[in-house]
Amino acid sequence: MDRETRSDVPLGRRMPQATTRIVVADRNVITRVGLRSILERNPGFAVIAEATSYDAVIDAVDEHGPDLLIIDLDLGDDTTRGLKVIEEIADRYATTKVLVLANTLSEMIVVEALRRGANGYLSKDDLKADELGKGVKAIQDGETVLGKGVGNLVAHSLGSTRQNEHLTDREVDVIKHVAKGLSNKQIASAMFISESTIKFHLQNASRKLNAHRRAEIVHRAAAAGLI
Amino acid sequence: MDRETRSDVPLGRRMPQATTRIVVADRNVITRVGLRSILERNPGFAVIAEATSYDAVIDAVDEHGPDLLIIDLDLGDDTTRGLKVIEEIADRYATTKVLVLANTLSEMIVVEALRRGANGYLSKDDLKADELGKGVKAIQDGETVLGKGVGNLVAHSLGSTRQNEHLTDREVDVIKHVAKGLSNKQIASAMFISESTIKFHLQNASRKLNAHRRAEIVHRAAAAGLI
DNA sequence: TAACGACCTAGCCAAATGGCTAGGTGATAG
DNA sequence: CTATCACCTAGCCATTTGGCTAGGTCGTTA
Repeated sequence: MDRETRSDVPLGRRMPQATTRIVVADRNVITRVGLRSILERNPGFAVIAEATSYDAVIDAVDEHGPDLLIIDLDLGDDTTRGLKVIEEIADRYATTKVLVLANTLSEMIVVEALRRGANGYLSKDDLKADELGKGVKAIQDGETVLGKGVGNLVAHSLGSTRQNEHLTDREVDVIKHVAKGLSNKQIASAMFISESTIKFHLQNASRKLNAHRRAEIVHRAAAAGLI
Repeated sequence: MDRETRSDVPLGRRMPQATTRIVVADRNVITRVGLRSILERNPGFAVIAEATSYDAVIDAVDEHGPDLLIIDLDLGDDTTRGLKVIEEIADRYATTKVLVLANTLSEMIVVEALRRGANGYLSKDDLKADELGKGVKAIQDGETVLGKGVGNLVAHSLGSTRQNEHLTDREVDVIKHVAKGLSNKQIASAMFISESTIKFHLQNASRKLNAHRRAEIVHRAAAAGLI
């Protein structure tokens, strides 16, 4: 594996102007190209691989053992898969830092990502060009980087007593149907379970999302990228 | 104005390898840099200005009179403002083509954008790097470019008998409150109007969005970037 | 001036929802 | 082996909702 090989490079040659080897993961070409351009304005950074799917991220990290993975968690239909990927990489590669770059900020996702080992979390929209380089350097120095607005979310989460409850697969299924405007009865038919069960799942989802109306459940779940 | 000046350039020097002068408008730095990189791989394209707000777009077009404006309609809080900007530019600058680049596809927005004079509509997510250049060339040749999935939306809209009905400001206000999980009574209090009126607006919004439940209204409005 | 669109209000009724208690199963992890 | 979690079901009741008809004002546009 590359990482072993790199360890053999004399420290003296790596320390002063060591190149930060970066893997970028995002479905969107424009974003990948943009990130590469912005990063490579800094001679210390090199984007050595790009990935557009969860599997490709794992492969790229396995192959290159980069210093940093910059990843958008939304790389496929199953958004929660992104969190698992972070966890896997954090577990298996202690020297590979992870910087999450998100389109939308969701308290649950942010907190989960950091809990599972992400070293930074930035919002694409609020990002300024120079902040990215600074953030990467800070992460390389061992800091945890939270973008504008992200800090508040985390603080809010710490302040709240409740656990970070995540929606179960079934709850998400039900919510998707609700978003399509189906009644509980119709959802029950579609899912081959009783109307009571639909209400049960929605009650649980309400509690977890701190919503009290199905319209709010749908809105929050959508905002969190869950549906 | 620059455009008049450019008209004086001898045709013979412009025709064979004429430079397409482009203005890029998007709130997101990463996207702007990415677009610039991708476009400038083609020597015939030059990004001469970037804009990050509706006003800046108008200013940039006024100042540079570009051949093409590549714009994300979501440049501020008021999404419908983007449609007005397209209309204004199409009206005032016949030689400036407009290519819309969207994050999310909404039938209403797509159809409205094209109706008001956009020459192309592409989805950022589905875009391949080479498609952008091809699209720009096609637009310069007078074609209308619709990205993957966009064509279907337009066809669907043409097939449907109903007009493209847009939500009124008031309807959008009500929907925003619904998304927060408020009951009609609560919304009525918040907006200082009667509960009947809330129901009235929601009924109208239902019809326009072809939704029958408030959860669906919220979901569709959110998907269309209206809230 | 007449027509139109956006906005506002009222009342009716069946259906759907939210909020609750009180059970059950099967799989998996400690 | 027991606890936990995801999942499933039932019933009750007040409140909310969707869908409808039938009015009204105000400002702009034809």
